[in-house]
Amino acid sequence: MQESNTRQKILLASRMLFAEKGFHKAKMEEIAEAAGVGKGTIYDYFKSKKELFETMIKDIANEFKSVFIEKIGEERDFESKLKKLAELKFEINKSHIYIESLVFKNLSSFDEELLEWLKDFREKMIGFIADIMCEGIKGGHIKDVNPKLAALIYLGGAHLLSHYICEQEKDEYESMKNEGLELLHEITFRGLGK
Amino acid sequence: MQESNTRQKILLASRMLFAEKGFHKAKMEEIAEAAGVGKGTIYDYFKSKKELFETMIKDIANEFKSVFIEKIGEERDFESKLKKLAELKFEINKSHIYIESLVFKNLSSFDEELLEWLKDFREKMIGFIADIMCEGIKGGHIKDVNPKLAALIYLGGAHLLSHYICEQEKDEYESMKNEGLELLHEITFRGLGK
Amino acid sequence: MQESNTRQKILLASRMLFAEKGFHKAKMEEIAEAAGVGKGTIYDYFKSKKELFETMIKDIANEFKSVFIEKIGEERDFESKLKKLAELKFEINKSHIYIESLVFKNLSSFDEELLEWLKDFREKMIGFIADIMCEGIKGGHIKDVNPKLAALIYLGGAHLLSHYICEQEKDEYESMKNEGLELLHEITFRGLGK
Amino acid sequence: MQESNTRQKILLASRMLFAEKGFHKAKMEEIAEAAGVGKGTIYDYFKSKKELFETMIKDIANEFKSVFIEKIGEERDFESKLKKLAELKFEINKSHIYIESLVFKNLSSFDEELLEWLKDFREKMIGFIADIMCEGIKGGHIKDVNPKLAALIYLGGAHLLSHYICEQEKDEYESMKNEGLELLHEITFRGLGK
DNA sequence: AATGAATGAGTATTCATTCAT
DNA sequence: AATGAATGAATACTCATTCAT
Repeated sequence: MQESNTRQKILLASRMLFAEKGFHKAKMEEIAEAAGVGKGTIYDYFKSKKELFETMIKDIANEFKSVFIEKIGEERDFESKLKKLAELKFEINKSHIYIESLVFKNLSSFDEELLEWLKDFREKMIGFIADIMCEGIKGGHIKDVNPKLAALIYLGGAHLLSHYICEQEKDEYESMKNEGLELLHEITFRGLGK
Repeated sequence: MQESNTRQKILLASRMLFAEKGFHKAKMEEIAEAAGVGKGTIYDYFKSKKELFETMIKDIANEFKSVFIEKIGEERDFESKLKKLAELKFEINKSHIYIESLVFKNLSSFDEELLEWLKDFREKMIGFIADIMCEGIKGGHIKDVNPKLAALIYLGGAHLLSHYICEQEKDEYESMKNEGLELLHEITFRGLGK
Repeated sequence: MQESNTRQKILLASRMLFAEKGFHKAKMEEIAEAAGVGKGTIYDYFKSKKELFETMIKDIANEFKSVFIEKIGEERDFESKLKKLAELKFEINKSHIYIESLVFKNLSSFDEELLEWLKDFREKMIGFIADIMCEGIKGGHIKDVNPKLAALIYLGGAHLLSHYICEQEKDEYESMKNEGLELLHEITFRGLGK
Repeated sequence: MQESNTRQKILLASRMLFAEKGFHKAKMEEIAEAAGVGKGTIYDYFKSKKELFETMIKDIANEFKSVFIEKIGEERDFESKLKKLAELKFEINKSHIYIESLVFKNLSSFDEELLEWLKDFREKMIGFIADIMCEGIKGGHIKDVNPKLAALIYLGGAHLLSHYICEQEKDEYESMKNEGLELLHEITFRGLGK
């Protein structure tokens, strides 16, 4: 019934260490130690480091899914659901173990210096877009909103949209792109408009 | 005048290989071969694999910045600028060498299987949100738009917003979060509203 | 109880190989093979090649010290002690693992040819000094002893004396040098005198 | 007639660098730089690093030989010659480029820490022998001399003697050893005796 | 079921040497 | 005669994985 206590300890320890150090820098020995088991024991439950990592990722993803569906399911109407969704995004990001940072954050593989540089770079790019928003506000094209927040929302929308559509098949790409861009701009300009 | 041809060859080859295989799987020997130079030559120009990687990242980032600023600078009015911005996002993603995939794409470190699973997972999450959009359309709360595209735009906006705000200092966090969520919803509901 | 058998095997194998080939020419792989362990195992016991080397040197030095103190401690009177000391010097040199040859013998880094040349050179220098001894014997200044052996004893005394004193502080140097030279000559001329 | 100026510059630079850093740590590039020539130029004069090293060693040895023979040749009588010899030993050691330190001093390959440890170790061994000398003085067996200096002279004599004899053929060894030890002790006890 | 000592394949890096100019 | 950019063989070291206990 207890779904092997040892297995769970290993999974939990690996989640912490992979999150903190990334796939390559997290050592099996450390994970074993953090889980309070011997190195060999991990291999009684998982075939390899990769399998451990993948199992952990899928576990987290499924947990998230459950929480998402449950929490959003509790909301009755359309608007509340979307609002709940955005709020959950904040909670998940705050929790520091959302999947992206686990799959992708081999951040820690690199120097603080590079990370700092990249953060700084992103800050400048966002500032650049915020400036455009300012222009829109001054020019009377849009309402007087916080330009940086508007920039983030717009950029995030454009980013996920393009990222997703770029993965589509060649023949669907063009039409999806046009439709997507049109919708993005409609939403943005009507949404921000006076 | 030519800013060291060899250095550029190495940088270009490393860009290709790091993009294709990620930091850890790209071997110095391969990079040297791809650049058409000897292994040791790389070390005449870069102190270490890390330095090579960082230099390449920063180079790309700066190239992007130049393109962004130039292309968007060519546009005259506010709306055109934002539209150009979204289009550039598509071009960059298409080009497969945008920074995120370079810093984070230790994707290739993992099995196709996991990547597929994650893609599938994301697809389901987006489908889940698209379903909410459908509800909104059927319920007459929003216009009859492509629900998946709307889901992507909303989710992307929520994601970058929360991601950015979660990195802020504790005392700024709460007010930014509230202001951000409010703006996100105002844009979304007005933008999508009939 | 057994002070890690593996560690001892590694230490012993490294002693053999460092003695035979010097620090640089002795390869970790060879040492591992000679010790009958895997390459990685050495690193479970020693942080680096340097640490292995240093540990080995200190071990040998301490063994020597023990033997010296024990053997000489067994002798009762002053003369026997000094005589024992000189005998031990022979045994140690015969054993081929005395520290000097381990720390300094990067001999093996070089061609037999250079070594031969240097040996030959030294032979000539000793012959040169032996000739001076011959002169002393013929001139009736000293007893009729083996001139080469006398040369070796004198030269060795002069060498260690100067070597040691040259390492002293500037202000002690002059007086030590004078006292040392005077003593050396008093011993030599009285010791060799008729 | 000028025996190639470039060749001499290289030889001089290599002497400095090999003396300072030892064979392995002295880099050809540094030597070239110190000599004020290009890396490739060294190879116009010397076939390899080893050949450069060997040439340099032999040059120094021959210089020494010349100085030795000349200076000692200037002295007229037996005693003065030996005294001059010991003095030259000091000068040579002081000059820091005597052959031993060049062939053997891969000292610099190792940590200051090990060198310090070995120096300390030697100091203790010499102290140990000096204590025996003290015993001899107190017991009235020898004159009241500086015990440490006496220890150095005795130990040096024993060292070179044993070192040299240990290199001899097996059948000569025993008789040389006995004769050598007897002479060493006769010199020492008569030389130090009251 | 659990362990951890032992393993060795795999890789970044160094530096003596070459050779086109 | 002189150069120094380019080379690649050689090697210390890491860490996921195994297996005897």
